[in-house]
Amino acid sequence: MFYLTTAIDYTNGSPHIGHAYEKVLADVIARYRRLRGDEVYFLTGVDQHGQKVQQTAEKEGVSSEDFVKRTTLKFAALWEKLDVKYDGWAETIDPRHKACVGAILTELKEQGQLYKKTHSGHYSVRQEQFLQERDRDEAGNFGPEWGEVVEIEEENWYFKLSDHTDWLKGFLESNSDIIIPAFRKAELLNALERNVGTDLCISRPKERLQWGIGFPFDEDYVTYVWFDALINYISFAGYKAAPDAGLPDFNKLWPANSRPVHVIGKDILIPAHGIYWLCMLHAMGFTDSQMPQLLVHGWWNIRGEKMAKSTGNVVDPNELADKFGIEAVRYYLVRDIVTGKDSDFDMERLIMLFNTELANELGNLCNRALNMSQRFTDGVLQHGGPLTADDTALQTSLAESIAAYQTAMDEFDVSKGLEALSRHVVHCNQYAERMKPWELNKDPEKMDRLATVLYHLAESVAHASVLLAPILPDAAEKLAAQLNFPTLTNLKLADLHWGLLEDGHVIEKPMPVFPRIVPEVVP
RNA sequence: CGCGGGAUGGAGCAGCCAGGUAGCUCGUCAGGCUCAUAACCUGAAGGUCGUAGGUUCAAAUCCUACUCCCGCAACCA
Repeated sequence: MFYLTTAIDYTNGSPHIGHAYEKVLADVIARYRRLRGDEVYFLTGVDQHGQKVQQTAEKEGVSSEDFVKRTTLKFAALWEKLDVKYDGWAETIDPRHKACVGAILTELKEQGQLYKKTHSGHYSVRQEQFLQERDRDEAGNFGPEWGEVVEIEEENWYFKLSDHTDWLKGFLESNSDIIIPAFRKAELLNALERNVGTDLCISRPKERLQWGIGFPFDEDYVTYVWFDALINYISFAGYKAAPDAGLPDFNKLWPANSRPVHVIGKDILIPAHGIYWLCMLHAMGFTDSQMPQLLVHGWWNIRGEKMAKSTGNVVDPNELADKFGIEAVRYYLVRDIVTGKDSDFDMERLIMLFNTELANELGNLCNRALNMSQRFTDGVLQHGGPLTADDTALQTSLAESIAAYQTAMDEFDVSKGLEALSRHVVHCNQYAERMKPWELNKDPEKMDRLATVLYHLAESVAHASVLLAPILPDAAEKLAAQLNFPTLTNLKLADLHWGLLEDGHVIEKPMPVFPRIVPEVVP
């Protein structure tokens, strides 16, 4: 079982292109792993608790619960629109999740992993956290970034993070595949050094914050939002769940010696996932070989700048999908960024990549290949005569493309996988140009040769649509339909071999699958 | 000495971890083709891989120093 999760989005605003990227990336990975033949469980969802939600709801004059339900719908609707197909949906207000958080807190307390302590110091209301000396600026003050800072003395529950940091350090150092890409590990280890000896405050007094999961053994407190949110990865996987809870079997999803993959953004690696979460799992008794992999993706910047609501340069994925279609959006989001790195969002590149690689190269190849078969041989595909060096070279190119695609996709490098596919498409267009089937068609003696060439093109189209399916499932379906091969999209990678299309197979009439985007004329 | 990322033909990027003909897309110029979505194909011009050193038979790639850009508050992937 391949268990894949994304970060759960904070329901304090509307989804932007960054949210969409993460979910599309995860969706592509999930679909690819299914193509590879793996059994996959894909979990995503929303993070609904915490002070910021409470404040925004108050500002809008609605209850936290109503506010959160409304915002959640926006996210769910977007995933539906973008064809992000998940198996499990996590909402942290779900009673089953709350029960799981409660059970974990109780167990950790029994194991002596939690303690109550009075802390007095400076507290940032906006950040929901106590500030430390290192948070002061050069002048010795707490800067405006912390918002209102008050001096308070408060008793709270703490998790003994410090019990686990030595283990974590050693674990990270001896396991190079936990943090992807690897360069993020250095930063994490540095942060870990700075965190040594610090425990994690995991409660908030109800007098300050009500919108959270109540402490099971101390009714004056609710759970710190991160402690609550991170647990979604196991609570919705059925951890400590009742058999009739309608949740998956945890032992099947996350058995010993298996590494689920958490897809997260670079901003929440440190400290939340890289430190808190791994230490929490360790405290709960998860073994080293059970620790998840963290696939840390980069950010979409806008003209070199960080996307931010405050500067107004937020890209709305809904508008984008309405304007250019979901194929263009999905394709762009995984094509124009190297997984792990940042990239610049550029509408012109979105249009250009769609038009060039999908409309002109792949789409046009499919269309011309099938159209020739339709016109020259009445849509009947025949294996034809003996193979030439050009034919075998084409078959080799396909085999190489599939291999390169698989290697790249196994490493979550979707852009590279698509490049591999693109290479074969280009090879096919070159092949068509050299073989000139439209010339062969004029010579009755060359019908056999014509059949061979057309078969090679159609067979390539069939393979291409299988490889494309994880990224653009809808387009792959359309291509399969035009090939009159509806079961094509059920094939696994291992099923791929030369000769998917049988001798005498009859195809349907082709229709352009990727109509060119005509950019608006700017006056 | 706070931490990390980046600097590669006009633009945007890959390559760097595991040194060995500098690659991709767009753009530009010239040509070809007509099956196809004004699509496709061929060829050409264009880079001393931020700077200066070092290691090596060999450096975009490893090491050192430096310069410039961007993150490391908030909203937030």
